[in-house]
Amino acid sequence: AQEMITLAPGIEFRGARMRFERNEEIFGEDEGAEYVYRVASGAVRTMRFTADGRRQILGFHLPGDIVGLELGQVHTLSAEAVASSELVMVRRSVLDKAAAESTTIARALLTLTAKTLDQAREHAMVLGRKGASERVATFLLGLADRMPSNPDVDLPMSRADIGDYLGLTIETVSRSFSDMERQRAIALPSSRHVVMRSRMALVQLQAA
Amino acid sequence: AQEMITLAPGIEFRGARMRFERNEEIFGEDEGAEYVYRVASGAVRTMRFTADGRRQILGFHLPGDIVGLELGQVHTLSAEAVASSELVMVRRSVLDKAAAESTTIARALLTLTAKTLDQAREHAMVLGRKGASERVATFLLGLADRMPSNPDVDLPMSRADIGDYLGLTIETVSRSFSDMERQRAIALPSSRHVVMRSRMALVQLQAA
DNA sequence: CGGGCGATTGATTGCCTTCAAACGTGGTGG
DNA sequence: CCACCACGTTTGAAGGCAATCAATCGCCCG
Repeated sequence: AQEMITLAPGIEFRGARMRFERNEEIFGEDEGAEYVYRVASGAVRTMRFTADGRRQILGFHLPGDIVGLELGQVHTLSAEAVASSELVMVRRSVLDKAAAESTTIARALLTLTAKTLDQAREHAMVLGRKGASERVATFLLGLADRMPSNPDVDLPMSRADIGDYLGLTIETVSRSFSDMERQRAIALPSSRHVVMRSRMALVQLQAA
Repeated sequence: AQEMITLAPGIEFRGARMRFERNEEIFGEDEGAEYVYRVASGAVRTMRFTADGRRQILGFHLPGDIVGLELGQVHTLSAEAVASSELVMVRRSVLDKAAAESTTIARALLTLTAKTLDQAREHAMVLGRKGASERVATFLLGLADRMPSNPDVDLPMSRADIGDYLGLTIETVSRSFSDMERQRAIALPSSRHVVMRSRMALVQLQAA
């Protein structure tokens, strides 16, 4: 099925829709970067590994987000489906050609990259300077802002994913959630369903 | 004095040379991003702060590096001179105009931003998944690769700077240095002067 | 020579990890 | 349809690594 992939308001490309199952690899580090993807449904994680196999998740990507945009010929990170997801893919060559011919499109690519850079810096900030519950609170607030269903947040990812994103263990993430529930900042009807009870409390936790 | 600022091989702009003393602010977060800078001599740190004042250094910038390149109208981080430094500054407007008229220049800006993004991701990896001595070893190796004087490295920055870059305290950084010296991976003739005795040992430390 | 700041080293604390066990839930096969 | 199994999550107990607190050292500058 042909679908549209939106790079920026008004800038669209035709692409093929493709389905990826839970934990299926979308592309790997050092693979050729032949396609660029847009998340249509589900959620995607991007990540890198240390030499000895430890995983660092660099970002979660929700519907509307662009994944796999690279400058070089190979991917500098890998991507997997967090849950069953549908992605729309466009050939790199198509994008490159369009960018070479249109200043507007080139500009959109730059804007996208710069936005991603800003996120990566904020992530570094969290990893370098915040304690466990601060990290989790920041994570929840960030996710909620990108979700339509605020203040109800459905987590597409496991505690392990969250841990690998925040530089924490599963257990510490779980404990932080429990603490936040005890403090009435959130409610946890189920482990994947968070209700933001007091955004203020979370904002406070985030900074503390 | 008029000087050249090189964005990429063959892409140069004329700019004014300016001197900044140790710890002097070059620009601040949320300030208007009127200029882009190239480090001519010395060293620069870029950083962000948490709401309660904790500092995270996002990068160190050595001669040849570009600092303060932004897409929006304001800086998203602040920059200070680590040591007395000379910077060449070019007006944003000049760069923007050139980029709008030349695909090559626009492409160079994108390349630069993408390279910075890659570094930020690697940084996140270090902060999220590595222990103290691994972080310090990674830092040293990274710095040495960017220094001309390999295997002798002159650190322009204090232990506090290194700590705020690596998400560690001064004491932990100091202890890591001492450990590495005890293991004969480095020598420390003075606190700011590191001699890489065994690059292999450092590479091992970095991954362990 | 004295002062001050940065670095080192030591002792102790505390937070997060690790190890371990139990719980819950969703999915599958009987 | 229900029982069971597997996996993800939660919770508890113990250990370890880096932070904190504190004192000394060394060096650059005045």
